Amino acid sequence: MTTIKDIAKIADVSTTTVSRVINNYPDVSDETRKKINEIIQDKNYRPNSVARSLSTSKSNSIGVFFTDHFNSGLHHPFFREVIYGMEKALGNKGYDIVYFTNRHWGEKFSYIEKCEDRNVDGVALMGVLEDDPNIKKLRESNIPSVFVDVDITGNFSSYVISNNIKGSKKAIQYLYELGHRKIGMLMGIDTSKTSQERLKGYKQALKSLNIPYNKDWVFDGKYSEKGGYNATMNMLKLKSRPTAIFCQSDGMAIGAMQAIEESGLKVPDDFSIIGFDDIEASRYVKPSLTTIAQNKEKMGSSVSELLIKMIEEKKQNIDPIKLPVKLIKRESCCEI
Amino acid sequence: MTTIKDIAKIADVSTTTVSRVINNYPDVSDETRKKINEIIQDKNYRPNSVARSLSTSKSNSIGVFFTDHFNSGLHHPFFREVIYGMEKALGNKGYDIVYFTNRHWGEKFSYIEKCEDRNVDGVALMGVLEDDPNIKKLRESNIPSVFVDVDITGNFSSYVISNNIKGSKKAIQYLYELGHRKIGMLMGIDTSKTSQERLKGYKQALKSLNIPYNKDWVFDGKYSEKGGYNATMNMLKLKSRPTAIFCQSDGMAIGAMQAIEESGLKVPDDFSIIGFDDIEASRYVKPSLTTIAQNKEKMGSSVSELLIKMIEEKKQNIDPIKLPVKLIKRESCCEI
DNA sequence: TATATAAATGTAACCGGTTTCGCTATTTGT
DNA sequence: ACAAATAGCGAAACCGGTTACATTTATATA
Repeated sequence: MTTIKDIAKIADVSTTTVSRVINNYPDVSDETRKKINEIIQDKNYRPNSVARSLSTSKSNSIGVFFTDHFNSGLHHPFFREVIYGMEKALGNKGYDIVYFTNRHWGEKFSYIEKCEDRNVDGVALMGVLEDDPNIKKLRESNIPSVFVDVDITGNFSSYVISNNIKGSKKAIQYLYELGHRKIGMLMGIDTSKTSQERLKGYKQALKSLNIPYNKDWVFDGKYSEKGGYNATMNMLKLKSRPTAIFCQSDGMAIGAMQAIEESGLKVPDDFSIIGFDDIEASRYVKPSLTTIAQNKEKMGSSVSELLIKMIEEKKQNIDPIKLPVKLIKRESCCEI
Repeated sequence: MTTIKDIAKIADVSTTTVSRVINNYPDVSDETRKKINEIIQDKNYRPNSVARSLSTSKSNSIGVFFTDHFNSGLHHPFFREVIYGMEKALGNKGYDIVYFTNRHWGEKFSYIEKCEDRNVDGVALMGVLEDDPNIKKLRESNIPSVFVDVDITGNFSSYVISNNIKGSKKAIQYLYELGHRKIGMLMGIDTSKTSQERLKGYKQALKSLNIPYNKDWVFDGKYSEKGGYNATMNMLKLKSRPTAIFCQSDGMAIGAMQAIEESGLKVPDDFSIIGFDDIEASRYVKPSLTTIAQNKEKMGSSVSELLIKMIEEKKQNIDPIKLPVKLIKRESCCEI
């Protein structure tokens, strides 16, 4: 492996000068610069990033924490796509992604410790719950961090979120336009920010449409397919049932549809179902799922954008990004 | 940040001794060891892994290359699940995953260079084509590498693959048992190992069942949903058509089902469709897809297993792992 | 008791870069 | 023509660990 010393020796200069050339610093004559660059080319030299990282405390890598609180039963289709967006955006900037594997931080390792260990320049967090005590230290630290789907801010902390309130409103509005007046909802995890916002949007929409809020029609679905299934089974036992169900996630919506079908009823004829997220599977289910789409890839690139701003421009306080959502009409809703 | 020097100073010993304690080396008195450990605890000291990596050339991280030749239209559901399996297995061993972001290696960066850059201890490669010239250097190098779905071996190189031949045979056998004698196939990418093996299994199965091989019924589907759709549309134009189609991937199978449905025909009544992989979506399509399941999570853990053996036991030549596949009967095939 | 042996610890080089600071030689200004 | 400024470069410290080798101290052996 060629090192900076080898290059220096061949060029008959000091490592300092080589370093200057590598990093495009001034104070090197054009002649010397050219010579060194040629040798670098010739020897196919690339600076060792570990050594570099040690002396600069920069690593050109972004950590990803990916906590699986929302055990959806699926393979985290949502976050996977967000990460895909990050990959694309970060790749262009020369950052790689360090995927922290341990699923049980908090006990032995805190977020901060993991970050320091790997020397990541910043970190993206998905699926964290706001009340995670571990988060506190992180947001107080100077490690650039961007949260997905939770509005946590702080020192070098910001977030990317979809407009959940508006998303709920669009869903309800759409169902309303189809003639529905009895609209139930499947909650995700009620301690999560997204769930709360979606609930808020749901309530606001009902209000502005002059529909009374009926808490008997709001069920807990835990953001999982199974949870959606169970919740819907319970809903079906009600004497007075809604005609449409707004599910706070596609996973739950899929579970809901299964429950309905198993009960001998039909979607959308007997129940209109609308989801949230637009995960891959929602295109494939039958009937295909009408849903409020989050722009997941864009979320990923936004995360990258915020992180890079904090890192490269050393900005402590960066405005979060709220992304618009979009109603995708498919087959699971119909007029009443 | 506390360093080893801080600890050494407090304990009034040299950094060497502290290092010995950290790494559980002998030659330290119980007394000293205890004292140092207490200080480490107290100060919550953890060795900086970058520094460590620089001096040991070990990083406790595994690189992942994930080339997107098979642009399936989906978000690589297959490899994502394999990676998930890796995560779980590697997490237990203290390794993190470095996800190489740049999608265009080979031009500016070779696999080897990327690995050296990040000092990864080993690397997993998915979706590579055998004839990728870049691979050659990697397999000649001493970087432990494990390929998924391609039988590439070499110095510190091995692979994990599903039993594709048997998979095809199971598929054909099953269709045969259902009464099918006219069985077409959608190829993936014919230069890929998996495709070739699945083709081989297909031919062998036909032979042993005394069914002549008809190359007019073998179409190119490029491993993508779109490709499967197009191929099937072409197949439907044939005067003499098969009654069942074995698709070398679920993505193509889904495309095939769409084509059939759009043509006013029905699955499985008019055509039995069987896929390969068992991706998430195959459970959700209607009719749900009968398929040959690969144990993706197990593939991931097998990859980890091989890598760790090469890394920690310094074994150059490790037998590859061939995993069994399983027929999953769902709704897309029926008796004829 | 002197000596060989083993146990416990330290010194200093090293991994491969970056960076501060200082030195020399050349320009520039007046 | 001389002081001041600047361009170009290098020596050496540093980042935070590991490790080969040397050294001191304790224990065993003759």
